[in-house]
Amino acid sequence: MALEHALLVSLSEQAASGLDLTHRFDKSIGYFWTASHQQIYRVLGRMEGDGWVHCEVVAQQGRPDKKVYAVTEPGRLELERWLAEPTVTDPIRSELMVKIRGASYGDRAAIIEQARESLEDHRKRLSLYEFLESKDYPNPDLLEGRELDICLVLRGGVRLERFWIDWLTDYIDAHTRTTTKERRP
Amino acid sequence: MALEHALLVSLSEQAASGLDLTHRFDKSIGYFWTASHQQIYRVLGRMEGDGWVHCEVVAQQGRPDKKVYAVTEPGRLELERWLAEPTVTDPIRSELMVKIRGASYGDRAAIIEQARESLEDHRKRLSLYEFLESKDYPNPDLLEGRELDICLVLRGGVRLERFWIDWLTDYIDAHTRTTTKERRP
DNA sequence: CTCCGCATGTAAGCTGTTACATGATTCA
DNA sequence: TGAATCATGTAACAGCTTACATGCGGAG
Repeated sequence: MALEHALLVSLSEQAASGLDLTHRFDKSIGYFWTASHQQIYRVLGRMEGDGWVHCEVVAQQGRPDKKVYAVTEPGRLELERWLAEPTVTDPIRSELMVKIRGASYGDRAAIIEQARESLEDHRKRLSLYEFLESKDYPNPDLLEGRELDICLVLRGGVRLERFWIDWLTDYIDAHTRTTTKERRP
Repeated sequence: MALEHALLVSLSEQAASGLDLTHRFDKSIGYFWTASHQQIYRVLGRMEGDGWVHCEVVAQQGRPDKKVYAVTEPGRLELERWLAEPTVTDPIRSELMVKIRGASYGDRAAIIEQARESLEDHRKRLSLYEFLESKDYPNPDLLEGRELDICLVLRGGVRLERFWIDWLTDYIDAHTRTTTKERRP
């Protein structure tokens, strides 16, 4: 794919401008897909050319005009087609993991420090996600359909952050243990 | 970064040809970084141009010659420099998650089926990783340094697969529950 | 008066994917 | 004979990042 279909999903939920979409990608749909504003604008342009979305210029008071995009019938059909298409498992890319694997070719202490920073980052995200979960979905058992989907994706975000926190804690502990052993022979 | 540094890590462990590296990226270092052979050859060429690696043509019997690459001193320094550099948290990209979020705009049953296939895929990988873990690192508490690093990265792979398995099981269950409710009103 | 947010974009470049290509050897 | 493995690559394209650009209005 790429971004096109993520935008179609987001615009199906609610028509939006490029900047609106950028903000949405900083949260919600952004738990599992990221995009910069430049890329969003470019792709929106292409999608308009393909007739997947239609754009309306909306004047605002005290602010620049904005172009509000909505999904067209061809866009809806394209989304439907894509959703039914088989999905290949996404490749994983973690720079930190590569660094950790190569730690013995450089300054290990610096890499452990990077792991600590990453841990902090993941803890902050977890807090945010847990806050959103308790605020928006206090009774997940009662949900169905679209709301259930969105809640489950958020829960996926929570679990993924927990994975990182658990693993990074383990990593730091394992190397602290080693260091302690070396210091008390 | 990108691939350059992953190749420097892999070549630091052991000098190798393009194809050797491709095989390594299908496992071990490939748990958290993937690359196709085409890209590896191209990047190796660039790295040679930059003087980070040095290549020696090795003749073989009954097989084509191969170009064995090894890290040079400038390459080693570059790796060291990169390892000490701060790391930004890698963005996550999951096509399946986007599809799940958009499931209500298409055929939900088809998407649940894709989730089932993905679950199978992750179960297979988990089996492989667990096998490698028990084979290569039966006593993780005794490890130190480079071996410990490599073992911990593998354990990260195990945990990441478990995350996917747990979450996908939850997702499928939640929607099966919903369907059952609807069928028995 | 400076910085921040709103709102849109362009241009250059890097990274990665897909498809194609060659030629030898080994195995069923 | 056909397929797979070894071994290397080219070419075209798609996707994404980084840096730059503009202009208005509001807050401090």
